Amino acid sequence: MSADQVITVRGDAELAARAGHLFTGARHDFVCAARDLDTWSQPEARLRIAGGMRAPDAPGFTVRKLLSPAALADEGARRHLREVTAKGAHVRISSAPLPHETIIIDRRVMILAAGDDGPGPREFTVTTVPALIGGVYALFQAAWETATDFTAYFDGAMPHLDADGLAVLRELGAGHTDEAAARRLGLSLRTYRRRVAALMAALDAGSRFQAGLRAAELGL
Amino acid sequence: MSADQVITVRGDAELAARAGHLFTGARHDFVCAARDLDTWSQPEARLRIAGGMRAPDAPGFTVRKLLSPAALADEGARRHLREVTAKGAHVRISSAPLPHETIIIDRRVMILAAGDDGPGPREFTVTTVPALIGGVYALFQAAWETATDFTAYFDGAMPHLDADGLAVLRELGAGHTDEAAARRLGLSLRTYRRRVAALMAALDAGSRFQAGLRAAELGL
DNA sequence: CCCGGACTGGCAGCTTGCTGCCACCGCGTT
DNA sequence: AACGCGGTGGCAGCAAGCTGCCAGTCCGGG
Repeated sequence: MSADQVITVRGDAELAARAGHLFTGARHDFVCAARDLDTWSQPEARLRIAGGMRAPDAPGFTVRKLLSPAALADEGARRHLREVTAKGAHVRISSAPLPHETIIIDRRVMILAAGDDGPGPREFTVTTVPALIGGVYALFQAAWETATDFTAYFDGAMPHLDADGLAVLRELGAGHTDEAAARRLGLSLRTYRRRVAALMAALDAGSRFQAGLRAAELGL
Repeated sequence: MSADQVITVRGDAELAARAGHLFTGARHDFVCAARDLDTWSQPEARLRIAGGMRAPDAPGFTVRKLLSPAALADEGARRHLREVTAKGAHVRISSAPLPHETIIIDRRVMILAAGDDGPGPREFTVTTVPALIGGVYALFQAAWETATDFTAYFDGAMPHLDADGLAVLRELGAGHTDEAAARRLGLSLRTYRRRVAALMAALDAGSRFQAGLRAAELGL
């Protein structure tokens, strides 16, 4: 048994001072799981760090960001995500809330931050213990595998799903026949089918089977 | 900044001696992510620990296990999983490999173990640092949310999917019409539809939409 | 008021999906 | 050979899904 190295720093400034070189020194991969992008309260610190990082599309270097749907709330965040994906970063959306932020650099350094609860400066926990990082990396992989890609999630069809679109989706998922579903929704058969057709167009699915597939992919 | 508490122990015996009370002291929840169940090389240590744990169905106590499909490889493991689910534990299957094992008890203690690489005794890393545990717990949640339930995964339909069942599934997913798909597979229309019907029965889906849904849930 | 647009419902007709029935084929058993 | 069995294909008929067309309704604007 032995004690090992875990340090905690308070506030962005101290993190940038103590761990900024870790960001700029990323060589192989950079993974990040967070609720949204408002993770650096001080934009200047964020810029200082980001400025020194390798480009996401550099050869042999991958950047992955796993975010919760909250990250898509405002247009600014969406634009930023489109920019980083254009630069080669991979962004996926997980349905889980992800209250804590996790960053792993080259599978050798891990930085964890609690959500912004409390008034004081945020606390960051930095560690290099391989066993910790390995375990967290495995969980990240598991969450990553099953998360949906940002572009699919966003450009796909998600945005334009109103309330009765979802109702139709539920009826379809319940396996009701069109006639039964139309009755349950108080619609005529004709209109219900119009809705279904619109839905399938939105999911650009050629068949109902495909529509079910896509719907499941995008989180029912 | 401050240094904090992370200790590593070697071998099951030392873990049981030093951390056994953590297992038996679990009061609120017990979560575990691992590749399979062969995680305790010494069955007696496992039994000693398990014997003292609270029953999974005790009020206010939840047990969750997240495993990779490898855990379903042999019949013994499947039987064991059926037993623990019957006792109230929740078991889900993630498509990710999960090379490392992670255990979190009451969101206060975390135990990480590397995969069984190397000849020596396994190393376990035990920590109580809240920030670390919070971050890992969030990732676990994310992976858990999107994993499929063990009973659905197993009792459902997964086992009985032969090669041409998958071929049919692919055709359906590609959105081809039955006629086109049958031609592509060199089958008659009648037989193709028989296959589809069998598939839908296996997925017990009443409609093709539902079948697509289930297929996506169970991993296309 | 009338007009245009968006949404809805009914009708009709077509395509597609689904299934029961029968016939055929290959195979191993009797 | 005869038989049963499982898988396959064709046919027919029904049910379900899909869409074009027209008519009615409900606005908001000219």
